[in-house]
Amino acid sequence: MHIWFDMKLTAAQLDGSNMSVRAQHPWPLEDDEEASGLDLTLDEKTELSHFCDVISVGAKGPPIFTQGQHADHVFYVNEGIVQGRHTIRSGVRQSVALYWPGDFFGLARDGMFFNSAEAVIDCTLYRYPIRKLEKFLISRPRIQHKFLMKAVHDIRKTQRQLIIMGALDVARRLAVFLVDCCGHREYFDTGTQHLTIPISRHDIADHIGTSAETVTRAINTLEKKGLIRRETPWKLEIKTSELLAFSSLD
Amino acid sequence: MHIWFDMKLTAAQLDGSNMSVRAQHPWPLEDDEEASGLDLTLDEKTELSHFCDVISVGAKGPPIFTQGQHADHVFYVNEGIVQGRHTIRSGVRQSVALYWPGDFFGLARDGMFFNSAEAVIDCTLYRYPIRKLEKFLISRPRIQHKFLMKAVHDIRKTQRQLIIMGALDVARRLAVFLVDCCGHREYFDTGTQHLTIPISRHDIADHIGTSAETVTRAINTLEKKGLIRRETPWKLEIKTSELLAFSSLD
DNA sequence: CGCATGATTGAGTTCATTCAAATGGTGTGG
DNA sequence: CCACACCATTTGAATGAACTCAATCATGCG
Repeated sequence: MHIWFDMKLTAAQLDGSNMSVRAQHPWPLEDDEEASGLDLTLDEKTELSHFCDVISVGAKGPPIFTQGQHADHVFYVNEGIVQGRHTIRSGVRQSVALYWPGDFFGLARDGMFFNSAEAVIDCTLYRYPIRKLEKFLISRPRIQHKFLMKAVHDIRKTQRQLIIMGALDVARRLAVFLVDCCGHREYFDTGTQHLTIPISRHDIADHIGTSAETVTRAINTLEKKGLIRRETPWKLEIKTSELLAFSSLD
Repeated sequence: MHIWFDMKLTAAQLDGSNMSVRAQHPWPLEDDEEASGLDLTLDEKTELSHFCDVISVGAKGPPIFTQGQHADHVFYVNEGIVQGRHTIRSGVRQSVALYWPGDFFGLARDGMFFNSAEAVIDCTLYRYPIRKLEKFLISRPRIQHKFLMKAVHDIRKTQRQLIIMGALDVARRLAVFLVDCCGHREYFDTGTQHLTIPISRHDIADHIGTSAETVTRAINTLEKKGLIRRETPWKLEIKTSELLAFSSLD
């Protein structure tokens, strides 16, 4: 299915840089997108693919972009997970979003990126020149409308994260995160109910606004409650619905 | 300037209901909008005004809408302040946004409002039937593009709130809130540096994710540091730039 | 097999919460 | 005009959740 991209990853590693670029690659012409908002037709995807680059980013490497940097592209996650982060003056880092396949990212303010973006696992991304995309959208009102709906969807998603941060304790926040992970087939086996946690304790901590140690303790808490079972540090058996109930999020 | 709306408030109070409606009122044809994203031309405002209602909502009354309720309108704040709130299963309430004049609100998911909205002070709002607005936007790509930009702006605003909640302690969160208030001339006198806090301790607490008592204590903290001076519980003298520096937010 | 990295555990501390009580301001009715 | 009642704000004290720093334990890689 995505074999083509595996080749790209290899290429990226070969040339030693963290980010490799190829121009003019088509959107993967399947329609397996999550119900995450932007559901384009095949034709629309093809049209869009005419002016996007495909890039590969390794997890360990430098950020995809850094807050304050000049913003001339918008990114789309094809494979992998990207974390949007913001660093405040005191040096404290806060994750503002986790971008899964199907998500767009690269918000700008006054032509500069508002956040940094880092691949938390190896990724393949599509990259759109923002000017071209804007012109295209104005010439295709119905597609633009889908982007508007997607943006509204993203507001809601960010608000949801805000609710999670403001109203739940760490164990519940972790529960929500784990359930969210279970929504991604790449990491969750519906049959065995086994989840492979895709990101490190530290990245989870960033995401749910706590420290890596506290994440570990919260995992203990959930395990003691019988909501999860730890096989290895990254393999968990999950009771999805009990976890969701415990989180007390709607 | 907004005298016309003062009459409306009176009307609302007279008929005893909390929300009064009048159809077909024009957008106030000034161009004093904040740099909050959607900056329409006079012509565009006039076009939009052709299908909006004007409603008045009192601070003490029932919510403007409730989460889960059928969503067929989008709202625009003309005057006043509205708080978007979400209640989770445990009953805990979390504010997701404070809407000031110039802001849109009324996000829906599957045709239902995702949050509740309550006027925290008396408000006048414009109300747009969502279907008509959507059709209109598709027929006016450039206006739709402004709405898209506005939505992107709102994502950023929500992310900013997320950063505030995740990375700052209560005193700093309060500092940010106070500085934000100072951005609104209705409540802040630039000459005397006097701010009239427009909303209650409890609503502030909701907004910055803490309790009313803790808000009071945080005010004490800021006063001891010499960043603000309390004249009455609602009148503060503010050292804007010092406060902003203290908050350590960018 | 040993090192490096990440995960886990422990102990002490800090920050914010909760519950209870006191104070202050506002508006109403006498 | 005053007194009272009501509501919001403020203060106090005890509790608890999560953080930090340090040490120990796995896991994977050379």
